[in-house]
Amino acid sequence: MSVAGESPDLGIVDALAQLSFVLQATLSRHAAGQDLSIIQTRLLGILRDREPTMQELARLLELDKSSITGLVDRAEKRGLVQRTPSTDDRHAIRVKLTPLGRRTGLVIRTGFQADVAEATKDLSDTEKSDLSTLASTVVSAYAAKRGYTTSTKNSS
Amino acid sequence: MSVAGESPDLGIVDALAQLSFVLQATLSRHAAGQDLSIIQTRLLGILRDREPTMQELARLLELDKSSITGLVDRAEKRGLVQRTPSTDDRHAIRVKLTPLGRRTGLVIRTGFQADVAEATKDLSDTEKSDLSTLASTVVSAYAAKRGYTTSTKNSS
DNA sequence: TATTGTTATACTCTATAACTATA
DNA sequence: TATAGTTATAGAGTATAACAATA
Repeated sequence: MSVAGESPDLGIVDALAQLSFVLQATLSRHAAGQDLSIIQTRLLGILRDREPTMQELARLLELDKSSITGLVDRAEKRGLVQRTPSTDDRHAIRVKLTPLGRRTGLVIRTGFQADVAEATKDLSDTEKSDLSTLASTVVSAYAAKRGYTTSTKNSS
Repeated sequence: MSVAGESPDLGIVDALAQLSFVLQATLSRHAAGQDLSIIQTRLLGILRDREPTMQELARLLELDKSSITGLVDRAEKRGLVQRTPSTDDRHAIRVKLTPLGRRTGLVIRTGFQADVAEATKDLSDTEKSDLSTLASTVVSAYAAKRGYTTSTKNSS
């Protein structure tokens, strides 16, 4: 209890499911503004602080390696990412952002942030903090259950 | 503050974005268990308490009407939904669940619920309630901003 | 042989444009 | 003409299976 206003209380399951849909729709809108899909946007987000191999990308995105080939092909064709031969493993390939890819990811991320700020502007600072912490806790619980890396920062 | 444990605090933006990704991944896994996609699962969820026209489905799912044609085609071919002529408008078509569609949606929903319960099991009742309420509040804020119907119950 | 990545193929999902049929 | 829906087409995204190359 104790929270702002008059929102209809669905149970926690419906509330979280709906929340995930509106957040995805929001992200999708900002991605579309850069003519990108959500999965391409996630790719840019993952590469923000990493230069993974194709194999590692497959694990991070939970996709088949053949899907990664296509994904990276299309991103590379648009100049957003670059394949570079791995110095150590000669049959591994590392993927990294180009400056354009970094800028594009930032634009999407910034727009998304603004929308989240707008959607949470009627919450008190305490409520925002609680929401943030509770969301992180749930994410960590999922991460613990499965093999996730929590450090992913998957937004954009 | 004041919440369970030791989760790393990303800001609210990253926390919500990550939450939406893990929830979508969870839903996707349960949908895949029934050999369905997320969008097919959303279709089943929307039809749980409605018999919309194709046009209304396009609005509810925010997709082009031609996309709805294909979506409903594939669902109908699998026996999950049924097209019925609208009694009043003779060129409108209503879509409704078949018993199989209803059962399939329920299986996915139940599995998803179990996962959410598992992921929130370390939260106190108050924390669960707060999370639910805060999530609903954010969803309502989005709904108010755009033209959404909050009553969608979009999970499964 | 085992691992990394690509290719070939097939299917789902999506939008745009053109079409039919009802109103 | 305007509205509801379908069809044709094109492209992104995805998985499976088969392949090449490195280890």
